[in-house]
Amino acid sequence: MTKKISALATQQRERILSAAKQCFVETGLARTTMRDIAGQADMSLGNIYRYFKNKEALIETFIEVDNQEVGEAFELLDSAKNFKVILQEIGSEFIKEIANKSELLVYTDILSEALRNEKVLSIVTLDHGERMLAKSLEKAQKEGRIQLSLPVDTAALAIIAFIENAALKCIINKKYSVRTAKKQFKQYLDLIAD
Amino acid sequence: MTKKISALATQQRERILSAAKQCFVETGLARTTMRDIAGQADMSLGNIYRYFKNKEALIETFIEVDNQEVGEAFELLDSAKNFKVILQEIGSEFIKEIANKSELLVYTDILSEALRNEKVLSIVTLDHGERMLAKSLEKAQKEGRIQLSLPVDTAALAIIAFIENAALKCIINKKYSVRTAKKQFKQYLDLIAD
Amino acid sequence: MTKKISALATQQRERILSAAKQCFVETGLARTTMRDIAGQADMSLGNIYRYFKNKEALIETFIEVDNQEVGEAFELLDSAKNFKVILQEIGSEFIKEIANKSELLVYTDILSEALRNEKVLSIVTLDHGERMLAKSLEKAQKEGRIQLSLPVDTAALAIIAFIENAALKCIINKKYSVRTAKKQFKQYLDLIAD
Amino acid sequence: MTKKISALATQQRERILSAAKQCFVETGLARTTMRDIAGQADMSLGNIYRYFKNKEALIETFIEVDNQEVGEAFELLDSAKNFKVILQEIGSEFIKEIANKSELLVYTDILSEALRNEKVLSIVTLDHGERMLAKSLEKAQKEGRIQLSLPVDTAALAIIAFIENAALKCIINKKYSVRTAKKQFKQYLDLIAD
DNA sequence: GATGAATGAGAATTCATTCAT
DNA sequence: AATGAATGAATTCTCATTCAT
Repeated sequence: MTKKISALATQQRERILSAAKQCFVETGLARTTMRDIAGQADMSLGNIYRYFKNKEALIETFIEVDNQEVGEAFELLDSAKNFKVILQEIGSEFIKEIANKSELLVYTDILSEALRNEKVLSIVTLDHGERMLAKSLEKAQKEGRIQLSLPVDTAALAIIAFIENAALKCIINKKYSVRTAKKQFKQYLDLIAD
Repeated sequence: MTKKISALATQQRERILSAAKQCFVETGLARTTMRDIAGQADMSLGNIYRYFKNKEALIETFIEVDNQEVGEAFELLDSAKNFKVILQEIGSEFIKEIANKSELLVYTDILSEALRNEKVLSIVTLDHGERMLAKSLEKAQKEGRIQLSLPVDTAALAIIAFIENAALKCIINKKYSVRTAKKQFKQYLDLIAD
Repeated sequence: MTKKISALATQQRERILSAAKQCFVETGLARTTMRDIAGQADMSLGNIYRYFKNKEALIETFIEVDNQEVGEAFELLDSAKNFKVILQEIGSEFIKEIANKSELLVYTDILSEALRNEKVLSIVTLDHGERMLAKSLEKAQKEGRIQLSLPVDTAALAIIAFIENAALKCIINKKYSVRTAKKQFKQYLDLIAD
Repeated sequence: MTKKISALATQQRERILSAAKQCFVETGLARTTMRDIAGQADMSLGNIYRYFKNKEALIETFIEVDNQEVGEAFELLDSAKNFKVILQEIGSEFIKEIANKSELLVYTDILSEALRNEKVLSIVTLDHGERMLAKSLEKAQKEGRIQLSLPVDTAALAIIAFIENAALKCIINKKYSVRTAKKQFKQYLDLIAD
């Protein structure tokens, strides 16, 4: 019975967090109301408080969960034969996805939150992707699947930075297309890795 | 007399905007209240409305003004004899400054606002620094003061991206020091420019 | 269940509108605050906004509802055998009621509002009573229940005008009693109808 | 010197009251701000308080002054040879003028104010016109210049009431023209006076 | 006398949170 | 478990009034 309850609880929490994400993307962390989330989750306002102590707790949990999803793509790299090609594809995919705005919207808010809230900062690993990439790069270099013209850490930072800023530029600057961004990323990668 | 009056007005607006900046750094754009700003500016709440129609107008003006201050540093480059050295110094300076948090804090919020608000997006030039750098790089390359291993645009994007992300990492990751960031930036620059 | 819920909602809306009326009578449309209404309705301020989007919507609804109540008395006339006697009684009743002030107080404010607000003007039918009376007079004249010394429209206008101004005079001029007003109305009616 | 000062004072008070009237017509008594009035009078906000203790006092003075202007037209009647013709013209003129809205707008607000504020009620003579008309009618009847089918008081009330309501109807009901109103007033007058 | 900057007391409105059902 | 009505504190904004210059 306790199991059953906790299964429902888990399911409900997921439902709420998923609804929250949609709201956060649309309205931003700070401006999203509990009513918005309840409406999106198609449940009553009061019921949310059964699963989350308050808005703060909900946001913290959301950030925690959301953070885990990032960086999973990089796992592909570890088994990649043609590392550089895969890396380029992943980067291009990221640029496209981020430029699609919704991911970035929430990321920005989480960052803003984390910068001001130690507790949140300790929960999230904002450089999660970078760390995973660094690991993959190191392994690949050891195994001779790639040659880097920069130390591993610097390279990982450089690559992630380029991807993120190129994507952001796509959103900000209407004259800058995803296509150009991808092309520039290719040039860039050619300089860094071989 | 009109001069005097408008001088006061200008001064008061600056006082308010400066107070606002402090509040925005501490509390974030969205969570800062008009009362906070009034308190910080050491004036009555109502008086703020003499100088700004409403909160939205205040924020827009703030973003506009704040934006103008960015990128001024890059002007040094145009007369630099040893371009690369100056660029490295500017980058290091930026990393240090951004890592000091307050600049980034506000930048993040402005970004968040801009991504959701067309009007704000049209006011700010979020890639202001990048554009200025691109121009300087182009001029320097023509004049033979620098050699780039990437096209000018790509290089500018790459450099700014590295600076910003390195700075962010300083804040986020306590194990990553400003010193390391500066060192990595130097390596990085060596790869891109000669 | 939906029934129950909407029943509560309807009941609450009525409670609020009723409280609003009392406030409007006492303080006037423009000077009544939402807090006043909440207090009078014995509920929290915030709760009013569950039932009315904002003050404007509340006022509009109030005016609409209040308007419907006017003119119902005239329905009696259509089945009246002794039309003139009934008309005289209705008029006397109106004078008494209006002179009781509260009706007139709100009417005046609605008028003021309507004269400056097209939307309100389109909602209310300020000459509702007059129109109903005109219809009744026409019918009664056709059926020979009354003889008018003026065209129907002019008569209806004249009668309503007299009632309203006599009532107003009762309030304004302490030397002018409701009794006198009624007496004068009788004289007046004798001139217009037979 | 005192004289000079008081001359200026009088002039300034008139300027303010005149500005106030325009504001009241446009925005209503309750919604007009002191700043509005200052702007309209083309003087500083603070200066108004030199001439009027506060807003309430200003409004009271305004009402008092405004009231005196009403009813002057009726003075023509006392010397009129063809009383009924002149009366008809005056009525028509009133209908036209009131239907022009601005007079009525302020009158409505004054009425609203008077009904709730004993002090104001004692200041204004809302039935000023009616009283003057009653006097004129009495005199004219004595002198045989007119024959009334109603007692003087009732007639005066009836005539004023008709004029006011007809004018109001012109504003409220777009299908009802000033022309029709005038025509109906003529019919009406024929019934009451000879 | 005149100015208009500044103040402070509300006013409308929103929203996280609680609680009876 | 779930609902959503109700609360009350906080927020933006307005405006009569005061006061230093």
